Amino acid sequence: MADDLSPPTGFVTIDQATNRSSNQFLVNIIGIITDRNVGTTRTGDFVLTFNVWDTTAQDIYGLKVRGFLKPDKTPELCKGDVIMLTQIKKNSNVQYGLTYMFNYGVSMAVVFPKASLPDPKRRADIARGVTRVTYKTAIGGPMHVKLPPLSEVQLYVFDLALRRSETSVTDYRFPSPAQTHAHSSNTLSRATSNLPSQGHQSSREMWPAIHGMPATTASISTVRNNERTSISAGTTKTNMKFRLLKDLRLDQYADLTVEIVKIFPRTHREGADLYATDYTSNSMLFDYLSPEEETALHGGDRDLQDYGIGPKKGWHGPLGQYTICVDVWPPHSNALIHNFREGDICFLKNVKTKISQENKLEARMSEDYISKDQINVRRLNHEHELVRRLFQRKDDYNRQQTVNPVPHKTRQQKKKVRRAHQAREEEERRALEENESRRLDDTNYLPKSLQNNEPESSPPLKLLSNQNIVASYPSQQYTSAADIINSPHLNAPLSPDSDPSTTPKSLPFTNARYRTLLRVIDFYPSTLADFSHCLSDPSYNPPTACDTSDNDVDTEYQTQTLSQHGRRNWEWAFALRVEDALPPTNPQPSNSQHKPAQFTLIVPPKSAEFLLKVTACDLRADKRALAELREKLFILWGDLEEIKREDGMEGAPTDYRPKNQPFEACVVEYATPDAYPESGWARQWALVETTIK
DNA sequence: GGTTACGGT
Repeated sequence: MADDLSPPTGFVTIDQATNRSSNQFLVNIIGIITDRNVGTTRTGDFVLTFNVWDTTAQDIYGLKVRGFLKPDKTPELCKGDVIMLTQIKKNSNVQYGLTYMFNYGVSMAVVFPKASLPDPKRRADIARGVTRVTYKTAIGGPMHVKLPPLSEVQLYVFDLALRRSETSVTDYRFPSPAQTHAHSSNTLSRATSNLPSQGHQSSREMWPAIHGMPATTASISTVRNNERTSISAGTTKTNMKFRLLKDLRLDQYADLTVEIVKIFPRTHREGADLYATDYTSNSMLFDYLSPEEETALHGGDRDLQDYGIGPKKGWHGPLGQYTICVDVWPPHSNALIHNFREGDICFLKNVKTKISQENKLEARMSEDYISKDQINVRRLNHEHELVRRLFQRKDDYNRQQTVNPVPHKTRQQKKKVRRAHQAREEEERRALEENESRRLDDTNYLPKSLQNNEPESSPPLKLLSNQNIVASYPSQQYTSAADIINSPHLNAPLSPDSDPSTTPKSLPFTNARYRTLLRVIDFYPSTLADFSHCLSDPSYNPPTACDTSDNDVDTEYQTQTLSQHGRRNWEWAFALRVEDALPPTNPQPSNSQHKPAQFTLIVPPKSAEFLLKVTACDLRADKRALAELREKLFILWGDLEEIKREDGMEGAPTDYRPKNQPFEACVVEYATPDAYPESGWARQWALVETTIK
């Protein structure tokens, strides 16, 4: 930050002390006391805790410093005083968070009381050495550091106080000149007199020798009176392992403080997948994209996510590389599943970082190798320093999101998204052109009105299909029904290296998805009123062993839903006989009799609901619903049902071609284990992701 | 407190 003041030589900023030094690190800092507390330990010692602020601090309090001191060696500290601390040790600890320890005998503190600060107008005088910022030696051990010139420190102390008074924080006011004068006259002389020089050579004003010096004006009774909350004594366990996500590297053991985004208990074994963030970003983490970016990259194929490609559906965590996946094993997983919920703050002790199969940074929590029942998923008080900082980062993240919805994207990432978007548009354009030219190769399939037209005046293929019916994945090319049925993949070797002699000649089916253009020629069952079925109808939905158990929840639910919301107990069940509406890939001789390929297209309950946007119900009881269904299906199959109904036909009309348009459809190929004795599989096709607008 | 952590997909 350009506005930050530079501390004197040998000193670091609060920011540096917070972020850029490892545990056990000794630093020298100067800051304003923003908060102070004194408590007593079991042994009667004092535990002094205070926060020091400078212009680089992340919040209005700054860095926490703590010292265990004898009552007679505890200095008087007031909010607003400036303190110089040398050789304090970083001690990031789980229970108390990031703390710098003041160790008597090693560290030294020099206090510049707020009351002794000169009038703000006199800054130039301080710089010239005419006016001095007075100090009290508060406490110290043997001095290990060579101190910068006192004048430099004085100016810094003064500038810091000035900055604090200028900040939006309203807790700081310079003392009135009268106070300043009164204070400086008695402390200055005392601090600078009779003390041998240990200061910087060029310094005209000398630092006192600190060693063995008692606390000066500290009065125990004053300290006690100022005490607001009691801090219990505690052992200061060091936590060298605490890491932010941004600082994680591979194959490390680390302790994390995180917000829980999602807990997925495992289905086939004990354990859970935990998605967690601490609102810091690491480039090795999975990059969660916004829906807009997702569409640009993957063409809005949101259901790819069902197959584990792309982020999980309904992602509520932060966008960007802010979330780690932790593979949590028992016994930690049990604590996680039963005691924690999404949004909770959680302390994860001893996670091991590793690389996932997708080449992303993830972590793992295994059973403790010594105490098998130790649980390392723990709750953390929200007052905790680490939690407070996490919430601050969360606020920052949310604020950024409101200002700029995609703040985490680097220029390179944005470029990637843009390129993918362009590539997709190009692909769609090419697919369209290709289809068009294919279509023009064989005019047999064009409507009569278009047959002798010039190619330029032909409408794009899109217009040939029923515009009231849309199927997902518009960028995917069509595959003809003939090609779906005679898929080359049925004869493909299982792997490039498989031995042809042991490779089966053909597969009974493939798991595949297609986009195609079809025409409806018949439907089953032949009566529209039979398109829906009741789940409580045993002839449709025979009870299973599971359903008949006494305390079965599903049975209970079913009974309940049957009585309360009868409609929910019905589902669609019908199928369509369809034929190819695309020309064959290998052009037929123009005079040959070409019979379009046909297959039966099952419309599963969910697909039917998506297709019709009508909820299944008892169609014999609900005439309005039946009429609605008839109307919807007229859009799909034209006069097919009318003709069948009038003629009382069971099968497809033989001498009549129903008046309907080809429609685009997404089709999945799968198989059910039965039917053909040779293979044991019945190859089937079902309609998916196709809807009547 | 010890410097370790697999197992299943």
